[in-house]
Amino acid sequence: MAEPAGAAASPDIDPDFEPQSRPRSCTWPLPRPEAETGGAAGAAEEGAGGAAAGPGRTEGARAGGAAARKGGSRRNAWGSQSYAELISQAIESAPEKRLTLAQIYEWMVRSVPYFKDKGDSNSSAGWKNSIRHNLSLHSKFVKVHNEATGKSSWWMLNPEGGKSGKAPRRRAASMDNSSKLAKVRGKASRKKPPLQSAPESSADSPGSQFPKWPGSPSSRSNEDSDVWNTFRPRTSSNASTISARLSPILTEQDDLHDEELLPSLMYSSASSNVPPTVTEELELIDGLNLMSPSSSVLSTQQSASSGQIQRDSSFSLQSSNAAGQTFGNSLFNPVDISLQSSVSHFSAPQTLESLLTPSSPPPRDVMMTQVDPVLPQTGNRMSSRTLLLLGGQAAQSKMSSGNPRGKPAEQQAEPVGASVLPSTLPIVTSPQNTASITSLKAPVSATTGQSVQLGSPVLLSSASSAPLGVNQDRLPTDLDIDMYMENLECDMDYIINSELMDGGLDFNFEPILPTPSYPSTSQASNHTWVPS
DNA sequence: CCTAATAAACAAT
DNA sequence: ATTGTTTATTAGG
Repeated sequence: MAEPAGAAASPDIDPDFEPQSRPRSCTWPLPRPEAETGGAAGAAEEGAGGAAAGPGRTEGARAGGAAARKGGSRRNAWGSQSYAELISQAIESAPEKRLTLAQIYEWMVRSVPYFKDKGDSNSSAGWKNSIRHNLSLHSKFVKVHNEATGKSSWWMLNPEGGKSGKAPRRRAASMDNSSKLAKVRGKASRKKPPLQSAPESSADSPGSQFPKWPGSPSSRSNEDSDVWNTFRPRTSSNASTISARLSPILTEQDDLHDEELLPSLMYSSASSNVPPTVTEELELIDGLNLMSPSSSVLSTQQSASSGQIQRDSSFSLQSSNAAGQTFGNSLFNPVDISLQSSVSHFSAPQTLESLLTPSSPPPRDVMMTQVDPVLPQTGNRMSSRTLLLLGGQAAQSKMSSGNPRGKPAEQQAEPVGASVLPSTLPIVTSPQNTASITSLKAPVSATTGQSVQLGSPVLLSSASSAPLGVNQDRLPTDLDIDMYMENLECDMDYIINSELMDGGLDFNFEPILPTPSYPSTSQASNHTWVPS
């Protein structure tokens, strides 16, 4: 209901769900109305009977008779698809490629006959638990913070991470050795958990302008810090690590950063026939360059290439999706558009993150991002984006002014679709802007500064203690991804900080800004894709 | 051994 | 109470 029916129409595709022919084949994204759902529904039941499954015996509903069926094509009562796959389908079905948990539920109920009747009845059906479980477990699903009122976060699929990679088994370490111990520890920690005494955590609410880190890492970071202090052994586990070296790191990076550098990732991965290593380096460079004043040069380069790549990006996405599961053909045009839009959406929430921890959004986007908030009278969409970008108070203020409604950004964001970006770009020129741009530097710097401060106090401190050089040393040695990560971020922050402190460089924007009224032009030229 | 489903314990909101 | 995370158990390949 809440759905802005705009493009959504309805995700109700109906995997015809038949005994063995996999629905995956192709039919999937077709706008299939609720045709045969009713008819098929009955068939699904089978052994499911007491799906609830009493606490003692887990096996209850499971395969049982179903599995035995026909060469084992269908493993679950609903078909051969795993929960993960179903979820993927659900997410992909969404025009924006993102769904909230509730929406996923909804999709399940609507699209998969088996769940049709099980939807609303009891909220805590086992399958919902499983859905959640899968969402959390698999790295192919990423959670992005939802700016809307108190909505649950968006779930979307990780373009890269999904392929086959499961959850980032961080430190799977000790299992073999002292499983008991591990268990004990786990239980102990869980039951006892007075830990996480983080003094600020609760108090920071006012400062929470930025949701520090919506996702997984935050929670973990604490633990990790502990780990660092404790110096977890876990040595033996990774023999391959050495050889793998970068790759695992990257992977981890993906997991943690993906939200921030999704775009860059997409570029690199998509565009490149380049060997992985190079790609990685590119990434790093990319991230670093961001900060360097010279970035403009590179940006040119990138923008040039990005033009091509952008196209490809769609492919990359698709391919990854395809790999992840079937999804298949489906409309090209819509896909393209939706992809773009999805990208834009990526940039929105992601940029927020990127603002916090400057990592590696594509330069042009950065520019836009940076410029965006400044633009006063851009219009609703802008404000919505701005809202996303700023997230929180500033956004609210803007909202109040620009959009008295105060309606959830969600709705605004939805319908906009592809049109958002183009409209956004060229606008830059405006009388006020000249003035505002002058002042632009100020707000931006402020933002950056804040980001530095708020971004990651812990990291900063660690950075101060263990500056750049160390990281390189440790990196290969210990291969601690987390460490690496942190250090990396530290680097960023450190650099920024220093730069800010030095005041030597007047930001990247300086060079570009000098001609206030024109930059728009330059930008426009930058975005090859704009004119379409 | 690995994957996946399922149940359940909890942290946050 | 919902949403997320995480651990454990179990079954199947």
